[in-house]
Amino acid sequence: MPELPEVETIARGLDPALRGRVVSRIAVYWHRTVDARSAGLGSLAGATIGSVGRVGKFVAIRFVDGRILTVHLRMTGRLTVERSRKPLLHERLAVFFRDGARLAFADARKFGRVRLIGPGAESDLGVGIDALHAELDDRAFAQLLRGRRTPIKTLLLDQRRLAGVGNIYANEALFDSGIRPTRRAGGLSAGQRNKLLKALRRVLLRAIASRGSSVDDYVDAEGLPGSFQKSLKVYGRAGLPCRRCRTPIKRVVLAQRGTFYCPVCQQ
DNA sequence: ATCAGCACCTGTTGGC
DNA sequence: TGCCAACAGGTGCTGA
Repeated sequence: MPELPEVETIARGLDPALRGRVVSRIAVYWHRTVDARSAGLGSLAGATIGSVGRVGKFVAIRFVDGRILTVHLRMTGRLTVERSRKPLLHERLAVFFRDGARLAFADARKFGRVRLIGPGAESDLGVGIDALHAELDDRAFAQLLRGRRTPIKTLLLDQRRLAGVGNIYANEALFDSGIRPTRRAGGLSAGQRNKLLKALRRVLLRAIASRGSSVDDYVDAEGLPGSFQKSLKVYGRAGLPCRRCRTPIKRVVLAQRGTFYCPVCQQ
């Protein structure tokens, strides 16, 4: 599923396409797609979109009245603007606009969720500090890791603490900083922490510049794939030679997620 | 606090 | 060719 760079790319694509559009109605084709805690979607009829942004891995569609329609794409969600009336394969929900276009949410695995929240209610989403937020400096990162015995990769994936990092970029940032994913988060040296934070920022920003990684399903708001998958150094490369030292990349399972690392470059 | 296991779902891939 | 198990950019819950 989309991680921070993919969600950022989708939001940047949707923003100019949706600004100023007025909702006519919402159609729900798979009821569980709507989060049980969501405000009633019918109340959006007549509302005008102000902008589209990102909160962690949520796409945040902000209305001029302050309400926010959040969309989490989980593993296979796609969010695109469609002009033709023909429903997409696996379309689960659609926001129709007065001009006849619609925002279509398609999701093969039905894991994705849509939720309408009130003005200023971003904190209801329960996500921690954004991985690209300026406030996440060495000091804040050290605070996040201090005393934690959980593997560093597991901590990087914990959205309640650090928002936006998913499996691909956690693996890549750990390779770039030469840290083994199983290392205890609280046991990293100051130098390793700083290297990791820098690597995390660098890999996320470079992935955004490449419009994300398309390993399988991901497409942006225009339906186009990203290209960062060509730059991946460990993710999905089990058994293939390390791009730095040629040692075969190892795959282990950590917190039920495929975890890839070079047993030589990462200690 | 942490973690294994499972649940949610469908589609694709790789081994036999 | 066919079958079946493993696996998938995520998260939330339960129970140990």
